[in-house]
Amino acid sequence: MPELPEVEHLRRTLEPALLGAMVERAELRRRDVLRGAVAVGEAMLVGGRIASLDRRGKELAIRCEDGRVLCVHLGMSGQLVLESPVAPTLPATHRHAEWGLRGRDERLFFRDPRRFGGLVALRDGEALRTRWLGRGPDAFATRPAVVSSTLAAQGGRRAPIKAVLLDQRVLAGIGNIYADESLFRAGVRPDRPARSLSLEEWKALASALRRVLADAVASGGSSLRDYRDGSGRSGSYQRLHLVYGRGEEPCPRCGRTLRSGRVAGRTTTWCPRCQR
DNA sequence: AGGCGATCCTGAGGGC
DNA sequence: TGCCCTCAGGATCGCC
Repeated sequence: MPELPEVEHLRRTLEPALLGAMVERAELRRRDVLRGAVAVGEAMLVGGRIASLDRRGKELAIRCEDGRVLCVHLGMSGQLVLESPVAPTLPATHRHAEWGLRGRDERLFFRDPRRFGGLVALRDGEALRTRWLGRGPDAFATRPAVVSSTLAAQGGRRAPIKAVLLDQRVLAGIGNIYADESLFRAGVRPDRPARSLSLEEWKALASALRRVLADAVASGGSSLRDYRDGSGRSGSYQRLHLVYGRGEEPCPRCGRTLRSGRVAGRTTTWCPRCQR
């Protein structure tokens, strides 16, 4: 389940290969994977030269020198991989989009079995700026002090703190895995109403988030099932998960059995002793 | 208006 | 072995 660390690692693995590349041809096998009121060839960046790969939260934006932007959402099972036709790294199924680059054998593929992800075409950088205004500051690229004050500004809400962490309009990039991992490290119960947190707890949460996201990016993200980077390689941060997916196992800190339940509509795991 | 449940989709995994 | 049911979840929509 790609969240911020997976998308950031993906961005880093694709950037050196894609910067300056000319998009020679593109094929969209499933039209409904693409959103945006732009003709397909134009949307798929055909004829453009890639100028940058940017990220905000879980969204990746491929920008061309002519201004066009194609946003990529991985959703739950999305993959964006540069692959040699003679050495495929991914299954041939569910490849909804393909790009060919001038002078290159490798092709870029967007693969997404569950289709919670997709592509969004935008006319220019201004449209991207407007789009990204709708979501909060990036949870990783933003200084912890600002993350802390951004979160604390939500301190009036009755919603559980986990729902606030998952709300992309507040902070961009956190999903189920990194919400549970940072709440555990901060010692905060996921079902606590946001308005019950103290300033100290907001600070602890901001610094736990920073540490978890930085470690996960450094590990190449978490690969539970589908996630692969731009070269088709898995991440390894799943080995460092302390609570996510470990319901009924002993707490790695105190040994008490980890509890599992639904918070904010998501499966959530926490330690009833270490998290208050 | 904020919070929450339903919805989309496919494949894995468990039970029988 | 094979079938069927449940579950996983990001973002969006509609309801209360």
